[in-house]
Amino acid sequence: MDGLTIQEAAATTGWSPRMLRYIERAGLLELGRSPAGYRLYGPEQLQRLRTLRQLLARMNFGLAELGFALRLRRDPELRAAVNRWLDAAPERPAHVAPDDWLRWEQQKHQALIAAAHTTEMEIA
Amino acid sequence: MDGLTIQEAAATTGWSPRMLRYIERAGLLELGRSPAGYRLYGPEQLQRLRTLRQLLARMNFGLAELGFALRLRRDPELRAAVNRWLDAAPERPAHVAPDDWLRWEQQKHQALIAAAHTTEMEIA
DNA sequence: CGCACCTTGACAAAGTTTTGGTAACGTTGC
DNA sequence: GCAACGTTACCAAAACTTTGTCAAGGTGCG
Repeated sequence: MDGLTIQEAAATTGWSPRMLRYIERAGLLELGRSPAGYRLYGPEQLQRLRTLRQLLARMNFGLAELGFALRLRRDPELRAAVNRWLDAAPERPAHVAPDDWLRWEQQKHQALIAAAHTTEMEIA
Repeated sequence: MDGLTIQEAAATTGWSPRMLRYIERAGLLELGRSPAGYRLYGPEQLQRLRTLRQLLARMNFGLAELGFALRLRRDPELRAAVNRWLDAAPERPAHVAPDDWLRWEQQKHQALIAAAHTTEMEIA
């Protein structure tokens, strides 16, 4: 049998089995199937899964966003529409502070940020 | 004064004032400001806002995704990383059913879908 | 056969985003 | 000066996503 089962793949990639199914469903990974329908994870898929974790962690975005990127590259009409809109976009590059991009609204963590700030001051 | 105020802009675009501020914060729209700091919506911005609604409605995605698209086009490093990952992607185009893309998990609406189904049958 | 694994589908807890509201304070115009 | 609007900041309801878990049933292998 050519490939690991989902549980083994989970063990070596750090994703949970649930997430592995989710990722497949998101269209981000294609898998072979055994005759009985078992997902088969080959070396290539395992590599991709590991890379995926780093990518998401380091560039700070999620599966949803990556899924949209994939959708963009696959659907020319969508790409065209999005580009058409963005082309009439802000001239000034990066008028938004870098961190604003990470998650638009820091609002979400007001309290936490305040707390972190306190901590920082204590650390400093 | 060159441009509508936020409330007027809301009235002619169909967005709520709250959302207009949100959109600006998301980096999707740049606005002029009056000396006192009031947002000024010119014809161009109004047009963009209207287009935006159609775009989101018709292509079925949200501000977050559009924001990511913008982030992609502005941040070459991000774009490179994403492309590198996607390039080793599924050969078969569109193996996912079209509707699967809209929102990956229909799961969310199980009950609603069931209800809708019932309705459909009654309609039919 | 029996045990441990797989499949899909559903439900739901947890976490985020989206959207609205409200408070405190400045501006515009009559 | 007052009414009607603007600003930001914060809280919170609603909606959605992410992730876990469980049930019902199929597969693999000793």
